[in-house]
Amino acid sequence: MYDADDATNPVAAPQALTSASKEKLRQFVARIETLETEKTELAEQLKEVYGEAKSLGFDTKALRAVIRLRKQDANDRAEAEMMLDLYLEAVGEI
Amino acid sequence: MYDADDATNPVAAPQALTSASKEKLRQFVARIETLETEKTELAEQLKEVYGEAKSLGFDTKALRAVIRLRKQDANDRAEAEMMLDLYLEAVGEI
Amino acid sequence: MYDADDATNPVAAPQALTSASKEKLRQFVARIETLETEKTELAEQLKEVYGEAKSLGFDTKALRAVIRLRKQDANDRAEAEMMLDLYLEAVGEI
Amino acid sequence: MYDADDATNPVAAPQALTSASKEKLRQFVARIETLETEKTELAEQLKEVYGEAKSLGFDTKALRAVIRLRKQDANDRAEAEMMLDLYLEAVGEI
DNA sequence: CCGAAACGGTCATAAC
DNA sequence: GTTATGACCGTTTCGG
Repeated sequence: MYDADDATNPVAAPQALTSASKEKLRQFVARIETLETEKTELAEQLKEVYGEAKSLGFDTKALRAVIRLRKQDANDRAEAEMMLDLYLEAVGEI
Repeated sequence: MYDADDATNPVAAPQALTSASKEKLRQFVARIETLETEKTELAEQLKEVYGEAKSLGFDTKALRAVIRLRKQDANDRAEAEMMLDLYLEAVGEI
Repeated sequence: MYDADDATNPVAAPQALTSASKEKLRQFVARIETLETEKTELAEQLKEVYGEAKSLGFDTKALRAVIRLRKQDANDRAEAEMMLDLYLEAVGEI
Repeated sequence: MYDADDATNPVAAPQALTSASKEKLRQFVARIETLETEKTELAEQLKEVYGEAKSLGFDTKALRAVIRLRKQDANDRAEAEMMLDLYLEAVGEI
């Protein structure tokens, strides 16, 4: 079902990559790993903030609910915007 | 944005929150939302990088596999390092 | 790291299952597959309904938007309920 | 793509929707929501079955693997069947 | 066909 | 520790 060049096996047939391609690939890997590292750090900082709030006596469950509610409000507004666009498009305004 | 009687404020017994507490709470919400915004932006940048790689003809599935394997290798190496430290400590080398 | 009984290898060591366990397992598999079959059938029926609407000249994009909006409204109401419960609990009403 | 005056497009320009179209639209929404409700219920029942299996000591990860493998086998058999039919037809046996 | 968006599954984390 | 909740990833599907 799979042959040697199967994309799920990135090790296969490395000779098919030119030097330039290999260099480009290395750069992509580096960029991705940098971004992922930063994302992981942000996740850790978020945990710290919640921990700090908890240590000061705030109810993290309620705090998370506030964050969730505000995010959902933003989503609702975006959804309303989409519906408006859809409607305008339907009546030929776009 | 929220006052003490605001029913949308789920934090316990609003009247029990001092002005200082309310201000602190607002700061926590702001910090959390800032961090989450940055995290979302990083996620979008990651999508863009993968998109750029794809547009240059790279197989993103393979690329993701590479990233995954390298992360796992890093974990494995960290784990091996921990085991080594543990053993060294056990034999009094640390 | 993995031994023969490792849970990630469900084929390993079948002799570890008693007859009763094996029978119970077969029943679970049967129940799950029945439910998944029904779920797949519902998905197909949904596709048919959208197709029928489209064939009658309805804009499926708008139709999907309506469905999504109504679902989100329901979610919003559920979320508001949760916030109310959280608030009531906070002020000691529960 | 859509002409605002196109009477055959029930979505465009809501005022252009006849009573019959509106009623039809309501029926589509109702049918879709019913099907989605049933689909959600099946998903919940599946969760319950896995939970019950887990409570009886079965490894749900292994159980899921069994389900996945059996589904794949079914797909493979169906595919083989299709190939066989194709070949039989090609040699005039059907 | 491609790109985007919905879906389901899996995993990590948090509440109980 | 166990269930419940949410994030993430991969897959599929739909519209262009």
